[in-house]
Amino acid sequence: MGFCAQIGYGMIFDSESKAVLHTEMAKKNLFVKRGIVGDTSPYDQSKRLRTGGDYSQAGYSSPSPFHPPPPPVWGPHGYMAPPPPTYDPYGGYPVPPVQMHPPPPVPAPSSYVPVLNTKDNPPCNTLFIGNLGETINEEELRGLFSSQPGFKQMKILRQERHTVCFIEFEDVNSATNVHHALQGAVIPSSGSDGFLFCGLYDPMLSQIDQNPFGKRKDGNHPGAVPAANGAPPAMTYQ
DNA sequence: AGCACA
Repeated sequence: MGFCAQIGYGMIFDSESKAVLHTEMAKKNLFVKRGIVGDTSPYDQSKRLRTGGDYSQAGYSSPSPFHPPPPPVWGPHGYMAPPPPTYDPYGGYPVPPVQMHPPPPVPAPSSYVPVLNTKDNPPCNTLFIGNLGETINEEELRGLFSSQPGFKQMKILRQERHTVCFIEFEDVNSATNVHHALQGAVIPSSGSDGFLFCGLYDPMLSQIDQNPFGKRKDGNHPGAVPAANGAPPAMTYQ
């Protein structure tokens, strides 16, 4: 007995900051499976439309007028492989080369969004969520984001030092809106023991609001995205 | 500040 040990260095007091959500546009898109469709090559889906426009039409192949027949394949011991059926639609006579006009300039897609360039990352439909405490409850996080408009898929990544999360949305627009809406949201299971709300409305927001994407010189004019497509005001708490 | 899966 003699002395009493006193505990109390940094145990609980700053746990609140752990619960504040930090969202960012991810650097890469989240790979998403296209359900179980009878698709020929599922891997091609990784090159699906980007919001910047699709330039894939440049990948044409011009049919050459002459197709030299493949040389006969001889095996080492006189074995001859069965000749492939050589049907050449252009065989014999020359075919005038097809007039290929270069692809016209692609107009700005209708879903164009004036995304503020966060850092130097290109626009991306995936959000990166940082600042998750290790106690984060995946279900809670999913519940928070899956109700957002345009939500598609989510993946949590637990690492030694920090837990992060990736969330894919239908398009860059949705991702941007959610980025806006849930920046600074508080997740109870992420650390703070007694806290409350999921959404965008709080005193905290006053400091976040002035600086939604990290860097902004003049905080005078309102945000660049007027939320034109009627995004619901996130969640109501209580 | 911390950014992965195919």
